[in-house]
Amino acid sequence: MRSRREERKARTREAILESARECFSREGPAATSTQAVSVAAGVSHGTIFLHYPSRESLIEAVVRRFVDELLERLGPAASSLDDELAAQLRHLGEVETLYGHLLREEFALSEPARRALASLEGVLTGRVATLIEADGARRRGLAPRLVAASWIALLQGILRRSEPGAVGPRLPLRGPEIRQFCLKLIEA
Amino acid sequence: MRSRREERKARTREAILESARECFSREGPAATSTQAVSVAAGVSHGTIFLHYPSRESLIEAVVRRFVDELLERLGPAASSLDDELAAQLRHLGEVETLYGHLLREEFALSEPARRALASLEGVLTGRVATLIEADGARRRGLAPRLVAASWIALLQGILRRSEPGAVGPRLPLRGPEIRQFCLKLIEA
DNA sequence: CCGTATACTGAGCATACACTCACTGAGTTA
DNA sequence: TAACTCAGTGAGTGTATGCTCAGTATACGG
Repeated sequence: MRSRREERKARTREAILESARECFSREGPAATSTQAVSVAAGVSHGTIFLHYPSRESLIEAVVRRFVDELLERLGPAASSLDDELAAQLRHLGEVETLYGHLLREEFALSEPARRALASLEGVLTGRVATLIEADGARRRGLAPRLVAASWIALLQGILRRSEPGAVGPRLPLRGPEIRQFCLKLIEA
Repeated sequence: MRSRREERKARTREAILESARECFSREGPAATSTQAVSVAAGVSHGTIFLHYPSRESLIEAVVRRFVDELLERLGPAASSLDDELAAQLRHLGEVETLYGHLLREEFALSEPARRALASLEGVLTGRVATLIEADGARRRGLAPRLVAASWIALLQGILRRSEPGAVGPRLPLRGPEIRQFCLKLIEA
C-alpha cells in the first residue's frame, strides 16, 4: 500500500518532470536552468536533485518519456504508405516545438538522450522504408531506405527550422506538400 | 606603407582567426574556450579581445570566412546537374569536420553566424533547383525546390552525423550514392 | 503522544569562463 | 637617444549555474 508520503513524493517527482517538459518546449533544454524548472514545478531548487541525480538525468528522463509517448500514440505501423506519412505528420505536428528544440540542440544532449532520439528516428524511417518496399519503388531503381531518409530529412528540416517565435514554415503548413512529394517519388 | 607594428598586429590577428578555425574543426565552437584559442595561437588570453570584441564576434569571423572561402572555391554554378552535385560533394567533403560542427551547433551560434550559414545553404539549394528546372523534372510533377531541398537535407544529414570520432557514414563514402539518387529522382 | 524517518528547503559552495585593466617592452618619432 | 605610442600580457573580476548539506516540518510507528 502507498503511504501519504510516498504519494506526495511521486507527485513531486511527476511535477518536476512535467514542468521540465514544459520549460524545454518553450525554451529548449539548453536554455533551461534547473532553477527555472524548480520554480515552474513549485518546489525548491534542491528538490530537483533529490529526484534526479543531475540535470542531465532529468533531461534524459524527459526525452525518454517524449519518445515513449510518441511511439505509443503512433501505435502500430499503418498499412499504406499514405496513411503512415499522414500519421507521422499528425503526431509530430502535435509535439512540434519540443521536438524542434531537441533536434536543434541534439549535440548538447547526453549520449543516452541522443540514443533515444535516434531510436525514434529509426522507427519512423524503418516503417516508411518497409511500406515503400511493399509499394514496389524498386521498379524505378530508387533505394527504399534513401527515399525514407529523404522523407525524414525533409521532415526534420522543417521541424528544426520551426522556432517558436520565427515565421518559418510549420509542419501543418508544409506537411501535405512533402507528403505528396514523397508519394510521387515512389510512383512508377 | 605598412609599419613593422602593423604587420605584426595583422599576423597576430590572422593567427588567432586561423587557430580558432582549427580548434572549431576539432572540437566545435561550443566546446572551444577563448583560452584554448589563445594557447593554440601562441598569444595571451587577453590578446584575443584586443582583436575581437567578444568570443561571439570571433566565431562569426570564422564562419564568415568559412562561407566566403567555400563559395569562392565552388566558383560559378556548373552547367549540368551532375557536375554541380559532384562539385558540391567534393568541396563540402573537404570541409566536412568544420561544417559538420557548425551544422550540429547551429542553434548555439549568434544570429549573424546563422545567417551566413543560411546564405551558403541558399546558394547550394538555388543552384541545384535551377539546374533541375532546366533538366525538366517538372514533367514528373516534382517541385524542383523540393527535390533540391531533399538533396541538401540528405547532404546535411550526413555531415551532421559525421562526428570526428564516430564511425558513421562520411561524405566521400556516401556521396556517390546520394548523387545517383538525386539524379534518378529527376529522371522522367 | 513521543521518537524516528524522510521529503523538502534554500543558503552557500565550487567551477568554469568570458572579459578587464594596470603594466611591460618593443617599435616609432622627433 | 630620449620621449612616446601601442600591441601584447596575464593575474584578477564578475557572473552564471550545477550541485550540496545542515536544518526543518511533516508523516509514520510504537
